[in-house]
Amino acid sequence: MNFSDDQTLFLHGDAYLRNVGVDNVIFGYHDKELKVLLQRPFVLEKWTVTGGYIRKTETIDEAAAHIAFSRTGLKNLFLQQFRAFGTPTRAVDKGFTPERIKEATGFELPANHWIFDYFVALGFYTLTEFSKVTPTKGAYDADCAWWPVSELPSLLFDHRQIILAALEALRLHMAHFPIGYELLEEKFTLPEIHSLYETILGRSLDDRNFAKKLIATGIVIKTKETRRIGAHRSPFLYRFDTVKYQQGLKTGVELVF
Amino acid sequence: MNFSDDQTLFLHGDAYLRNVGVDNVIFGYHDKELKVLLQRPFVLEKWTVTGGYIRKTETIDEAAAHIAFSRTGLKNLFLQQFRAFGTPTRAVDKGFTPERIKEATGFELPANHWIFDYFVALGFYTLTEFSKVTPTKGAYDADCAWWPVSELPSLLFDHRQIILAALEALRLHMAHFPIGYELLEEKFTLPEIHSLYETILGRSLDDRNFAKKLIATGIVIKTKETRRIGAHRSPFLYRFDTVKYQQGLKTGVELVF
DNA sequence: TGAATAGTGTCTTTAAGACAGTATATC
DNA sequence: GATATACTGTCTTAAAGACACTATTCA
Repeated sequence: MNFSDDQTLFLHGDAYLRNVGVDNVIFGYHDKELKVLLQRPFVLEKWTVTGGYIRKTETIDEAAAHIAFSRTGLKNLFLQQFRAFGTPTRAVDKGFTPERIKEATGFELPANHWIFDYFVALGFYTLTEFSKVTPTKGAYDADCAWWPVSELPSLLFDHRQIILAALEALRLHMAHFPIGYELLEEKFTLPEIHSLYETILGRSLDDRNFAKKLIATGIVIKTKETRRIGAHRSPFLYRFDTVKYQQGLKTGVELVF
Repeated sequence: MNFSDDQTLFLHGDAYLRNVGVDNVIFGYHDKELKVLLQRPFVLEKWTVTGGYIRKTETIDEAAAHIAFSRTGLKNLFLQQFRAFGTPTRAVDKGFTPERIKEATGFELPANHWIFDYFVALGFYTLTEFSKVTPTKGAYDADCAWWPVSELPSLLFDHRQIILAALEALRLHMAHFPIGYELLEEKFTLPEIHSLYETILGRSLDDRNFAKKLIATGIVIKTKETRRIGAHRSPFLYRFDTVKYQQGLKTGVELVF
């Protein structure tokens, strides 16, 4: 958790839960690249996962959605809780001190202010198409940007582990549930969804077996349209069968590769 | 979370994290029965999952282990985090009021005391052999007892959903990792471990295919001893290969039935 | 020798995985 | 017709699942 929220946290501290917050790993996919949205708060001067506090009036899922919205401007994103992180050293190692907050924001906080306590982070991840997103800094952030998961910058405390745990959870998740609705255009080609799976899984998948299994699930429907891709054969466009896709989100769809 | 902890919470409130606690679903197995350890706090007068607060000096896993120890007297139990629960209505529906606490404990707390806030519950589950356990009431509990998962009593707020979610997570977990070390004696028969799997999964498994797959994993070793079971053929005793078992906990062992 | 439980082998079906040749779009 | 990409079918191998008989213990 960081000062990522646009709320005037210092003035309305009572509006938030103490000792617990949300860290939301926002994954963005576009054109064979998987990225993570990171922010760099003034106070901490290191990159962090997007995070924030939980209002007393909202559920933890609403808090995660709220954080995702404040950084991406998008609503109704795919959100998934994966695990909680909590060790007493998180309080020390995250780098908050009254002095640094004073420097960065001008606020004077007592050393025993709850913001310096050990915080339990509820880890969520979010999926989006990153070309749709203009990363938006919070009031206390020096920067907010997409980073390739394969070349992460130096990260605060345990945030690298949080990202890696989120990626592992996502890879496990996509073996049992459909993904792609948030990551592809409404209509997409087989090579496009094939690349999506390869990129997130980080390995190549046999194209014939991939197409065979995907089509067997029935969650994609072939249209009669094609996409022009230059001096090559035009691939057919597919779309998701929304009924089967929603059902797959509930009951599961095996797509183990 | 409830008043389950033996600590004098009211006197040492500053020692604990606010707005976040642990709910630990303690599963007990014995002789083809799967049970859950529940407690009934004086204040709430309904059955609840075992739960407690997190000390500022301990990790969330340590807090869960600590809760399990205080109710079962056992250490080094298998502990698994599965998800967090957090909605503002948890505060209201869990049934804490200053009046009821006064009645039950004699302590007078202001209505705005943090204990009445919305709490995020970190859900864990624990596995143990219930014949080894003497359920131990906390200082604020009227009762603490094993309940069959198939006949749960009336439970506080969302605690039934928490138990069902824990069971679902356990069933998913056992398809990918070995279980049984905490639930069986050091040496056990094939029919015993077979019943264990059937009981937790809640359905019957073909005995021939079960034995075939289990032995193929190499995590069990057949001994030359047998168990006398009366007027029937004596089954052979098996034990876990501790090296392979530990390795299976890390890398996974497919035992999908 | 009858009753109850332990223990194991085979066959069928299905899924996974490896693999290569044809089709189409454009220049 | 050269090139780049789309698209699909078959064969092999492995795993899953259905199924039934023999072995042992003891009353």
